[in-house]
Amino acid sequence: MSGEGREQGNRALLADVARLSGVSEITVSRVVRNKGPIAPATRERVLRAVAETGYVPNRLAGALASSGSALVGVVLPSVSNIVFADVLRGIHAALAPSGHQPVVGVTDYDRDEEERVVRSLLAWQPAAMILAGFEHTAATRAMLTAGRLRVAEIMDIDTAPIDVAVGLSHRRAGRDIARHLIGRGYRRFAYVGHDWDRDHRARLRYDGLVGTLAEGGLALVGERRIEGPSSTLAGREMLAALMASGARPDVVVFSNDDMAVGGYFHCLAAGLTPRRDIALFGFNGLDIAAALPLRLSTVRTNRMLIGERAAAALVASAERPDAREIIDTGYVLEAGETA
Amino acid sequence: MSGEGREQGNRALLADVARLSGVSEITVSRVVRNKGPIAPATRERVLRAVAETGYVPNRLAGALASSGSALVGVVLPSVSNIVFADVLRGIHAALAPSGHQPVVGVTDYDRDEEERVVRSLLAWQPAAMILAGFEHTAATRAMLTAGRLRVAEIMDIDTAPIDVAVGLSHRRAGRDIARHLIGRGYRRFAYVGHDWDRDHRARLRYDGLVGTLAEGGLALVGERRIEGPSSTLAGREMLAALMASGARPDVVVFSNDDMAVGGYFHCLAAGLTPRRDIALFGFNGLDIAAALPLRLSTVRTNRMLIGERAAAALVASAERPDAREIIDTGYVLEAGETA
DNA sequence: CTGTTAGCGCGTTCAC
DNA sequence: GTGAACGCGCTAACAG
Repeated sequence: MSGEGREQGNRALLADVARLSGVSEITVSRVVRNKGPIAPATRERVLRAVAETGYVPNRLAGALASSGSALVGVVLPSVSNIVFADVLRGIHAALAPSGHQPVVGVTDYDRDEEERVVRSLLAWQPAAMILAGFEHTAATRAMLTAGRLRVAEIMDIDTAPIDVAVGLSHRRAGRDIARHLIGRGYRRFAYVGHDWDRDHRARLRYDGLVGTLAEGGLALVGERRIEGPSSTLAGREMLAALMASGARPDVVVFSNDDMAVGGYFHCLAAGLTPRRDIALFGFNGLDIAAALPLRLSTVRTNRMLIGERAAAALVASAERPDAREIIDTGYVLEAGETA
Repeated sequence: MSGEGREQGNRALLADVARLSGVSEITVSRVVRNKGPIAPATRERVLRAVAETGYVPNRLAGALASSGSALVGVVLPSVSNIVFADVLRGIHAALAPSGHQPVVGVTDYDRDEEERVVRSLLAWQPAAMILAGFEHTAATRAMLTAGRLRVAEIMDIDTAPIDVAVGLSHRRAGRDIARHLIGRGYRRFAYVGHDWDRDHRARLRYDGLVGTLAEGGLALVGERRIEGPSSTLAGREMLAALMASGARPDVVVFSNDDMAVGGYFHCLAAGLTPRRDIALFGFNGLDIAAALPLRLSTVRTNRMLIGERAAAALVASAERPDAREIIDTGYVLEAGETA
C-alpha cells in the first residue's frame, strides 16, 4: 500500500525525486530552479519524477540555505482603501514574474504599529521592503537603514527617501489644482478634508493649494476637516456643515474623491447642481468619480503604476545603490464636469 | 571599530545573544519564544542582551527547524474589491495576536491562476490556507486535500467545504430579497448583474431570487448582465440599456451595491426618482450605499467577520478535525429608502 | 531550570 | 555535466 515512495500526506522531498530519477539531489535542485547546465535527457527524467511525486520545493529551506528569501515586505496603512489596494495589485503584478511573494503588513495609520509590523516582517528575511509614506519612528528608520536590504517608500516624492521613492508630488498637484481652478474663473475657494495625521499627503496637497491661492491674492473662504478617515459620508456631512456655516464658496476642493462624492451627494440632497451652483473638485480619479451623473473633476493618480515601479526597482538589483532614486509616476488633471 | 560583537549591517544571531548573556543558544531561544520554564534572573539577562544586539529572530530558520511556519496563505480573487479587502482586514486582525502572518495571493478570478497561486503559497509551508470560494481545479483540490493543513473556504456556505466553510448562504439571501420585495408590493422584477463565471455567489443569489419569484407565480420582466466584473459604470449602463429595451419593471435587483449605485446614478441622470419611479435593491451594504441621498436598500454582509472567524477557526487547532465545520456569519436586510 | 546533540530541507562551494 | 560535503539559523528531543 505505502511503498518506499511518498504517499499523499507526506510531502515529497528533493531526495525522493532524486531517488526516483536516479540522480543526485543537487541535480534535481538545478533542474527545478533552471540553474546551471543540465543534459536535456537528465532534465526530462527529473521533470517526470517531479510530476510523478508532486514535488513542491520547500521555499523556507531554500531561502535559509541561500540566505536570501524571495519575500518582499509590504507595509500599508490600510487595505480597505482602494488606493492602496491598487498599489498592491501593481506590486503583485511586478513581483510575480520573478517569483517573489509579497507579505503584507497593515499599520492602520499608526507609526508604532508600523514599527511592530516592520520588525515582524524583517524576521522573514525579506529581499526588499515597500512602505507607504516617509513618516517612521526612529527605530523603524534604524531597522530599515541598517541592513543592506532594498527599501522603497511610496506614494509621495516630496521627501528624501532611505533608498528609492516612487510616487507623485502631492504639493505640486495641489498647486496645479489651484492654477486650474483659478484659470477657470473660480475665486471663492473652500476646502473639505480629513485627518492630516493619518494622511500626510492630503496635507501636502492642501499646502500646495493654499500656497498658490495666496500667490494669487486669494484665501479660502471656508474650510472643514473631519477628525478621522475620509469617507463618502464624511464628505457629505462636512460639505453640509460648511454650507450651513454661511460660507458661500464658488468651488470646493476636497481632500480626495471619496469626500468629493459625498459632497456631490449633499448637493443632490440639497437640490444644488454641481458646477452651476457650486463646483466640486476631488483627488485620485476613482472609477466611481467617472460614473457620477456629472463626471467628477479630479486628479487621476497612477496607483497601480506606483506599485509596479516600486517593485520593479527593488527587484532590479539586490544591492542598495549609493544614490537615492526618485521615480515620478505623475498624475493627470481630469477637467470633468463638476468644476 | 568593529569588535567581536555584531555591528550594524551584520544581523545579530542567537549565538551572539547567547555569548553576550553567558547562556546557551537554546535558552535564549526559549526566552525569546516565551516557551518553557526560565529563571527570572536568566530571562532578564537574556532580554537585556537581546535589546543590546537588536536581535531579530530568523523566522525562516525557526519555521524550518520546527517544521511549522506561522504563515497563513490567503487566496483572493482580487484585492481592489472592497469586499475582499474587508475580509483581509478581518483575517489580519484575527491572526495578529498569535503571531501568524498572512501571505496573500491574487487569482484575478481565474481558476488556473488559483492553482498556480496555491502551489506557490504551499511552497512556504503555511500552517493554514484561506481561499475565497469553492470552485477549484482538480489539482488545486488535490493539493489542499492531501496535506494535513487546515483549509478554510470562505464567503459562501452553500457548498460542502474541504475542511471549514465560513460565510453566508447566498441562495437564502436571494430568497429573502424576493420575499421582502414581494411583501412590499413589488411585482414587476428586473435583474441587472455581472459575470457569473467570475462571481459564482452572484449566481446563487440570482437563483434564490428567481426561484422564490417563481413560487409566487412571478417571473423577471427584464434582465441584463454584463460580461465582466461589476462596477458602478456597468450598473449605470446596464440599467440604461434595460430601460431602453422597453421593460417597465417596478423594482430592479442588482447583483451588488456597486452595480446598484450605478443604477442610482442612471436614475439621477434620467430624471427618475428611486422608489417613486423605480425601486432599486443592492447587495453587500457598502459604506457608499448609506451615503447616497436616499439610502440604498441592500443586504449587509459581515465581511470582516468572515475573515476573523475563518482565521480564528484555523488557528484554534493545527489538526484538521474529522468533521467539516460550517460557520454562518449571517447577513442583515437593510430596508433602506430605494425599495 | 538549563544544556547537548542532532537534525529541518535545501543551496553553495568546490571537486571530478 | 554531475556529485559530495558542509552549513544556513534555529528548535525538538532528550539528558542532567
